[in-house]
Amino acid sequence: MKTADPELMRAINRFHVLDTIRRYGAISRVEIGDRIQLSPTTVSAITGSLIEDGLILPKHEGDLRGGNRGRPRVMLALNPKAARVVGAKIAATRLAFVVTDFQGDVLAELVLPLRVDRLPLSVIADLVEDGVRRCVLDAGIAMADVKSVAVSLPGIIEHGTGLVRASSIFRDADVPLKEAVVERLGIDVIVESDANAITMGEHWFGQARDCDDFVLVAIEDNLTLGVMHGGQIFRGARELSLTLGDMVMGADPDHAVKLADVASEKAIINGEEINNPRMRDAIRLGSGMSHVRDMIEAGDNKLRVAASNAGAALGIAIANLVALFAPPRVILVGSTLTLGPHLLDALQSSFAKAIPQSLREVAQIVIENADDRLWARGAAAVALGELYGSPWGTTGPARTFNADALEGGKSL
Amino acid sequence: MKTADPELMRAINRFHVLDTIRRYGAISRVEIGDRIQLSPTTVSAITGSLIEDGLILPKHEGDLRGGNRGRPRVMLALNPKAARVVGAKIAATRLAFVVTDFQGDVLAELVLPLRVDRLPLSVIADLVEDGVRRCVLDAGIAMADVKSVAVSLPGIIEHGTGLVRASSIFRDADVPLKEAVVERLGIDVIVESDANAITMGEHWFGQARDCDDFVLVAIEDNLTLGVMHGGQIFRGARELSLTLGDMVMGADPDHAVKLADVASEKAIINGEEINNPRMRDAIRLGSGMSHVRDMIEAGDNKLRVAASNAGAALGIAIANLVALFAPPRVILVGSTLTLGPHLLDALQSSFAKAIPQSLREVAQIVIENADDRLWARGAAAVALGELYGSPWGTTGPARTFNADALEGGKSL
DNA sequence: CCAATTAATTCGCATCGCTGATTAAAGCGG
DNA sequence: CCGCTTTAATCAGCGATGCGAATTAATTGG
Repeated sequence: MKTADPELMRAINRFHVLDTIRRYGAISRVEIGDRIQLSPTTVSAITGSLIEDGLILPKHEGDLRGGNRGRPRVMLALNPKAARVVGAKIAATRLAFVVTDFQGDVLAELVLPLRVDRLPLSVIADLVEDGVRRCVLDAGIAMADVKSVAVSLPGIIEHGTGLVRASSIFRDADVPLKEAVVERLGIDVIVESDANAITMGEHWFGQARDCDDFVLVAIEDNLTLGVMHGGQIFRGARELSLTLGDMVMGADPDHAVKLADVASEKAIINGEEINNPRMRDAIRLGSGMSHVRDMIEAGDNKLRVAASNAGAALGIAIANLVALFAPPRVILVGSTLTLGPHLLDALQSSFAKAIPQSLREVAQIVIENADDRLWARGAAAVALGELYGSPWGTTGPARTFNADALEGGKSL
Repeated sequence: MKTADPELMRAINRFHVLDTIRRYGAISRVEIGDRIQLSPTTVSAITGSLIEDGLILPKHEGDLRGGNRGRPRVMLALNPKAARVVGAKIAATRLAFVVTDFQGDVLAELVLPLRVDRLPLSVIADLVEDGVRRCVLDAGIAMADVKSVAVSLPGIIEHGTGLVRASSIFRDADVPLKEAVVERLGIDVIVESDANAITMGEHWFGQARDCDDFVLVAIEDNLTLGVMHGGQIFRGARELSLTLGDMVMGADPDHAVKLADVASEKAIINGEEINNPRMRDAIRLGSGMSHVRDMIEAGDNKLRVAASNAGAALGIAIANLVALFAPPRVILVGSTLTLGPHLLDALQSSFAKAIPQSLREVAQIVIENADDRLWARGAAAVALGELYGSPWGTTGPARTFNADALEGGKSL
């Protein structure tokens, strides 16, 4: 139980000030006070301490203020050099890295087009190490300057322990990825689901900068889900990340299919690559979906139907998410979206059919064309988010205590 | 933005103290301090103020303490008379009311076995008024003693405004139920989804007293969903409640069915009552499911299959919930559970098939045989919860601001 | 150059929680 | 029976926090 003392109070206000500076860029003390309802006195005290700690800097340029009389406002901005972090994305066909400064601005990026799925942990961890070191070098800084590394990958991840419980990247379950990367890099490592990473990315840099509550659906090899609620990543039991590909579509267990069996890229391609070397190459290069799009546009009916079916299933799944979470916004990202209308037309019409009348106006659906950079930058945002350290339990996991205390009621 | 000042600090600690006294009944000051990591001084100050406000009372009996030497602990308990609230449940076949004291102990209860669905708002509001007034009278108190009334019903409810956006109880959409009841009773009224009400009920009185994170599935005429996250009800956009019956089962929009079309009580009965007057009576009396159970046990194969299909669909839906929310616990409640194994066997086996391996151990599934009283008491807990007033935004809704601030990205 | 205006800081105050000392209320032992 | 020990609860004083009022700073306008 977090007890509220003056220290916590300060931590909360300090976080809000820092977060406001991050969100609104160069901003004056008065405006911070207006935005978060804090007296000028307190804002001054907190910004003073932030400057002293080197987290923010006064900027004397660009003094835009309400009137233009009176003493000019001193603008404050994050000190880019306050910290550097690395964000990494592990996808089936590539590894992407970015080094960012404290603002999340990219100092260096690197994409390694390698097919890494099903490789053993040690090899993947080695590749991550190489990528991180290379990218850090490219950024012109030393490893010692890097505060932490966030690694994101598809699947079900235990945030705190950095355990990968299930992922298409690994053959095995319960892979201790965090441990392996820490061992190689010797700095703080955060392992996070790719959906949660890009959810943070959208919140910090993308379609959801204005929005503390939304659901994000990542449509790639895997179908994953990120939920932002009140500005915090929603986490399940034991800080598990959420998953969408495991959603079972169908009322009858004997004829039901998983969403991933209909709407993942593998499902759309459905073995097509076996007899089609160009497709095989495209997949290997990570451009499978644009090749599929080209083939559809060249008249391939089988793929057209597959894409349409995937879209239809996704539309239903998204309608279900709207019923279950009632989010003000749903963001779609992922390489599958390069199929464009071949996927989206069916998605939209099936969403419209599946969504109940009363929820039709609730959620705004937005499509983001996220590139590797945004994914990796999202991972960096995860790392930065922990540095910023929101006080009321960075991102609260779902917990159960005294499990023995159950009374009555049967348990399955 | 909630600014953190000493007042908020005190409010937080005060809430924790009060909540601890509520949870653990008669408890001494030292033990409160131990539990919530607060110094004895602070606990004394806060409990002093709570006593002064008449919210709690010192009890000199039952002084069980660690050792039995030294000054005995003075136990503190809620002052039952600090407030009274009414909780009401509107279900298709009955209205249930309870009057509770500040502890949530039931002072009076009333069940009106009336078929109320599809009645106009004014009639239902009148019935609620009558029930509340009657029940308050039975409790031996006056309406003026009642601090607030919480009315729960199935469907999609906007918590703040008390607007019923969709419910099987009302023919129309967007029914201003809160307004209608306020007008009649002239006191604070809260309208809440029945699932959220019983979710609070389980958290306060039932299977989830030890657990701040769980998902509850209410299986009755409607299928509704309550999510407790970090001790708070999870709310969607505009404080909407969540729904499960609208979940679409199936990957193909042309052949998909809503969960409610397979697993609601109406779906199980599936017109059976038309030719069966005893069934019709049982439904009217609200004991439709026990009659169905009897008929199944008497050899009715059609109903057996229907129940089994409902269970199978529910098993899938629950597996989906576990994938999407990763909750440590899932609680099942609702009258449909009286079907017992005829429903649960299929539910369990289809859940087992649908749940991915990596999530198998995540959620504990618990069945609660909730009676009308617990539902209504849950509503009362909603009302009490607002009185206790947790400070950091009683139960946070999902919000979106500056919707115009979107850049790039297409919108469907 | 001075008044007006706006920004930022300083000062003094009230509130809060905490540590350490003090008082209160019981049991234990001679 | 009375004093010692033990534990609970409160009191006094301290440091931290946020806030309002007054003060200082920096700029514009006349």
